[in-house]
Amino acid sequence: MSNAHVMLGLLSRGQQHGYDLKRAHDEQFPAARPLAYGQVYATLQRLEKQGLVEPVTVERVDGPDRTVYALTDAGRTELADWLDSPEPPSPYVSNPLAVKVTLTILAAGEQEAHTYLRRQRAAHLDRMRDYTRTKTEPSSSLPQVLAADYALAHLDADLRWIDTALQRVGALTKEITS
Amino acid sequence: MSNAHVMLGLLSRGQQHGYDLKRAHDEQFPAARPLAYGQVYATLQRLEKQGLVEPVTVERVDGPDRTVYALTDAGRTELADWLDSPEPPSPYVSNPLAVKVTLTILAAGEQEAHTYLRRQRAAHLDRMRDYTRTKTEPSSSLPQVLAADYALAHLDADLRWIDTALQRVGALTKEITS
DNA sequence: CCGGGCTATTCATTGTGTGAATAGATGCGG
DNA sequence: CCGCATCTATTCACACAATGAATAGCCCGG
Repeated sequence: MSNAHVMLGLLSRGQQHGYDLKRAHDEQFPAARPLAYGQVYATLQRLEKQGLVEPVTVERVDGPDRTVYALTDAGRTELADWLDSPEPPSPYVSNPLAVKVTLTILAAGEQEAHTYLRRQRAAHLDRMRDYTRTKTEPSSSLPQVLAADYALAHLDADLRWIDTALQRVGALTKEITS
Repeated sequence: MSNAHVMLGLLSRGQQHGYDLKRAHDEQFPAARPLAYGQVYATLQRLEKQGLVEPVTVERVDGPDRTVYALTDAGRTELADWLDSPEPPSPYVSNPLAVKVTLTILAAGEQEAHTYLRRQRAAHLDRMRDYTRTKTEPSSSLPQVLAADYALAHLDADLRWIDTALQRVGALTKEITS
């Protein structure tokens, strides 16, 4: 799920230039990190080199030049393939909470690991309150509500993991320090 | 949660050289992506430039030179601060599923978005079966079981989100294509 | 004594991400 | 009508992240 694929998807609506792509992205995905200009043009160049997009015209309307890009046939195929397939499972489970617990045990000991988990638990509960609030605000758009739903579901998953981890810090300490 | 912090944490056990750090990492975090050598040495150089680690000796035992690094006081402070604080909430919600649903609606239409979500649902269920199996295998170590717990919790969170999204594809289509 | 495998590091390259700089055009206040 | 902010559009310089291959010393077996 790279910016490159997202930009291919946005280009499927019709040819666009970099600046428009940035705005379309930020408007379409208000909960996501805004695309930086540097990335837009760098990605367009990579996509062109790969033959997935091509410049079609250079316009000059009400300001500086704009280079308009369109999908190539290869780009349309690539996009269709990507949209068709479920996100490939990452072969590695990256669990930042577990990493930090492990390092806390190594650097500071079992007690501190307990403390860390409880503090992280409280921080998550705070964040969940925030998201629940934005969900119920009438001004929220459907994409924003869905983003909040997603964040809440994953914070809850973290909470459940934290609870099981809290019960096993002792065993984990033994296994790590052996 | 960067590799830099993880390496600081591993160095808290005592001075080490790059090669050892790589092996300690891969051993301590078997479920994580293995550290590439290129990253180890590049990160050590960045950390040295920031004054968080320093080379203490250059040994030559049974092979090529090895440069041994240790935490500086600043490094110990940085590590303690990082371990002390809960992971800072990212201001942006990155939801790859929502991105793909949105782009599918744009590029292919509402029906295809439905299909995508159902296919993603099935793929998640498959993965959950895999993790459940590795959880119950007697050969699994505690870190591996905890990694599987984490993955299962988050796959389940995705499933719940997919179900609410399935009910709202229609409304989402109206909002997006307007 | 030589080559395959282990230890340890370096290098080249590509991709990702940020922030600032540049530059033309419009609009608006004085 | 001059100057200056603001919007549009792109480029640049830089740091960080990640991969894969290359290098090089040493040990051990045949």
